[in-house]
Amino acid sequence: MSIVKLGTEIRREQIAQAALHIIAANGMRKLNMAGLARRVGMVPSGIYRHYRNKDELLDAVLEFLRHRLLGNVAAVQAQIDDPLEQLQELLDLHVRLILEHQALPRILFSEEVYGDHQERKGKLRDAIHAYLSEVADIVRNGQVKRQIKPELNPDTVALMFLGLVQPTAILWHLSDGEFDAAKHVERAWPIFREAIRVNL
Amino acid sequence: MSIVKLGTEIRREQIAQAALHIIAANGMRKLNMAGLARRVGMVPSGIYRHYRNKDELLDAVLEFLRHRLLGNVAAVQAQIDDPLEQLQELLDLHVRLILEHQALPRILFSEEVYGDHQERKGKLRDAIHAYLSEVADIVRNGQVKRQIKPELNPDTVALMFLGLVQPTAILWHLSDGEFDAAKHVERAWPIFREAIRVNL
DNA sequence: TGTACATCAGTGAACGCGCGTTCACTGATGTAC
DNA sequence: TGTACATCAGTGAACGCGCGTTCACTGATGTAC
Repeated sequence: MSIVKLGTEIRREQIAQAALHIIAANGMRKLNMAGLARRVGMVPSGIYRHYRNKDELLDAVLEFLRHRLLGNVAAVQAQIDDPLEQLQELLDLHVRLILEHQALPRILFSEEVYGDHQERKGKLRDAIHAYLSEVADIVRNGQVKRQIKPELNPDTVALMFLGLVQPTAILWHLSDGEFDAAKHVERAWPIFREAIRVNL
Repeated sequence: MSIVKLGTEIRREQIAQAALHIIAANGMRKLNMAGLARRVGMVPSGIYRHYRNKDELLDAVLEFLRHRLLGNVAAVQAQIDDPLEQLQELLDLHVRLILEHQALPRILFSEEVYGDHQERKGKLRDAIHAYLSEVADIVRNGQVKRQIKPELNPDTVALMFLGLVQPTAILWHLSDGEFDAAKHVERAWPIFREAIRVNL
């Protein structure tokens, strides 16, 4: 059998993607070097040509998610002007991100990721804080534009915003996709919107 | 050294409590039979006199949490009449439960618990559904009493209610207790209450 | 255009560690006489 | 009240499995001449 060789940038990308797929499909626990290697068509030790160890691989996966998460905020800010509509779209993107990459909640809620590694735990926390901070900025902007109640604490609103989608994600996850996450968020959003919007 | 012997009912309780403490302090990953045995003052194989295996032990821990969670709802329903106040108190109890047993989010969000075990995953899901169902009942009751907006879907409100505390728990957890969970919930609650309450 | 060589992606065998679990045993405890 | 015995909680050594990682190697690929 002829051996396929590819450049390491390509492989790094391939391996990270494969890791995400495995996590999405079977969870962090099933992410092992042997299965990962099989998925990209090589032998376990081959992975080590492209990542120093499993830790470095997890870092890459985490970075990818952080990038996607913050990318959503940037996209929304670039395409939409109205703060409330920005939030609505962001919520929608977030749900779709979860449905697409079931990996997101599985990684965020897994000790496997930060288990011992204090450093990575910090990274994860910073990523979430960065996301929340962006959402809080949108809220502040909405207050400046007199669309969102001025007396509300933007950080609190941002965290509540996250709360719209998070329990849904877990329930969806526990029910093996049976629970209709999109529908819940669709119903919850108007309630949330009316709660923060200035009364007309 | 003289060997201490205790009845198995006592030991089962001791071991389950020790497991909870370990999970709370160091997470699911650090819950192993050796450490657990050390904590209750015996040798690893000794555990097997009281639990058939680790699975049975995890079931016991899960059952304990389910009991505490549903117990909170029952307590609130027994002591308070007003539905909105019931929710407020329930929220408070929930936060305290998490602060006291950091184990709660760690278990709920851990694949370690249901990893392969489809049966236990179902149990966990049912426990959460049971909790949500009770909360939805409170909401319905509030609608009957004309305190909560009649057009709101009780299940949606129940899940949003859970969303008040859940992201907080994760942030608190990731920040090693630095993040002030109680304060966030204290701020978020009135916003949520005004969102579901009938306008005066 | 063809050849020699250096580079480095991929191999396969082996190691070591953590950890759940088994099993023959020991000896403390409660009970029957 | 004291003694013999059955019960069963606790012991300690050993096993086996999964899994991350190492290391000497092989041979495909791109490059210099």
